[in-house]
Amino acid sequence: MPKNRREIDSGQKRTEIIDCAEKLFREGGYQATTMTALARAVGIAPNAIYWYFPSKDHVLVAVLERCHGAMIETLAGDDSLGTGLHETLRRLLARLREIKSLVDELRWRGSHSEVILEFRRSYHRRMRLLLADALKRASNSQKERELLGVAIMAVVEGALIYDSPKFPAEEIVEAAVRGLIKLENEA
Amino acid sequence: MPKNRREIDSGQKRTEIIDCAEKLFREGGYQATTMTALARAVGIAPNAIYWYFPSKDHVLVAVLERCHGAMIETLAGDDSLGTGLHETLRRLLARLREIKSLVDELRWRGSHSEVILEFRRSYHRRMRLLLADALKRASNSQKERELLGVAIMAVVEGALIYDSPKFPAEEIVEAAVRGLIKLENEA
DNA sequence: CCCTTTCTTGAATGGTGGTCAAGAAGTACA
DNA sequence: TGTACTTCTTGACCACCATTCAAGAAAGGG
Repeated sequence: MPKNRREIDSGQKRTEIIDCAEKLFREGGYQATTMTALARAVGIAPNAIYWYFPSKDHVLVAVLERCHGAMIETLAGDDSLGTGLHETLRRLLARLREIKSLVDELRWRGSHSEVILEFRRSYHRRMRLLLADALKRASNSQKERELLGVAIMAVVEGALIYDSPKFPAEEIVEAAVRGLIKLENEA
Repeated sequence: MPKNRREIDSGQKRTEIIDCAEKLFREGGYQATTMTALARAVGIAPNAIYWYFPSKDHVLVAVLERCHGAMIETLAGDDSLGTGLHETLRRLLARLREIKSLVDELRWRGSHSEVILEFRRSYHRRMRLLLADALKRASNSQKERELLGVAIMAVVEGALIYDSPKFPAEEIVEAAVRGLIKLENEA
């Protein structure tokens, strides 16, 4: 029984599909990118994708997994306590804005597909961990600190929705989070 | 030239379609509700809907227009200065939660359809007006007050995304907005 | 040489939002 | 009363989508 047709070919093509999908998803969005277009970009037949991924949603999850993975790793790499929460959030926003269309899809598609919902949950978990680190000293009770974390994530997500030249997401988050932290410190 | 087949029939059927659409959209979401299903619920042929609405998006806008219209009216009816910003936001959240799936669709679909985008803009405008009322005395400069308004709306939108039994949107908004206001008062 | 596993494909399926031209049903005017 | 014009309604149809299926090609092990 042969291990593989060409040893690494499988993983390589998978990666290639994810590469193309990320590019197309970013440019035109998830919904607007058809499997046919994706296949054409990769250079294979439309149905060939289904050998590598069970569904279009799974392709999206693979793309998001890579994007978010890299993002979280980068953020965690910076010593967030040293640079401060605001700087961390600023970087997070810049990163998220880059993949805004993917974030939109994730948000919306989560209420329709189980795979995506699953990913979103894990994404939230990882983000909470990341924030917990930056908030270690910012609060007293466990419950309060958790609420603070969720609130910050909500602010980030909302700010991205209302992001505009006049009111950039950074300013919105800055204002809201400053208020939140101040409140915590005084309590 | 006859004014109408049966005088009011046209508007009546239009309303009937909106009624059914609202019900179906709420139950199963926008995307999951097919035009065929909507037509069946109303009791007409699928394509008959296209005589009343140019597209499915327009049906959604009609539904949203009514929901949001009623919502904003109710909120504006209460003397928001008397009851206070927090109470207003609390009511706003309760209302929005009811039509959560529609809000989701609005958010996502806005980046795909011009009609929806248009509605979303007008919705934001109206909300800003509503908030401006409640914030009249909360801030000094025009620019600051506007940022405050956008931030509050962002918090509301984000809180709705992260709404859960453990961390209800009300608590998230409460925390974030309290911080925001405090910051403004001190500046 | 065959056999199994790994890929790849052309053709087809069911379902979608949306279109079109023809018909039914009222109303106005002759 | 008849007929023309507008308002609605419909069945048949289209292009497109994600997805499936069965059959074929490529490559290595025996």
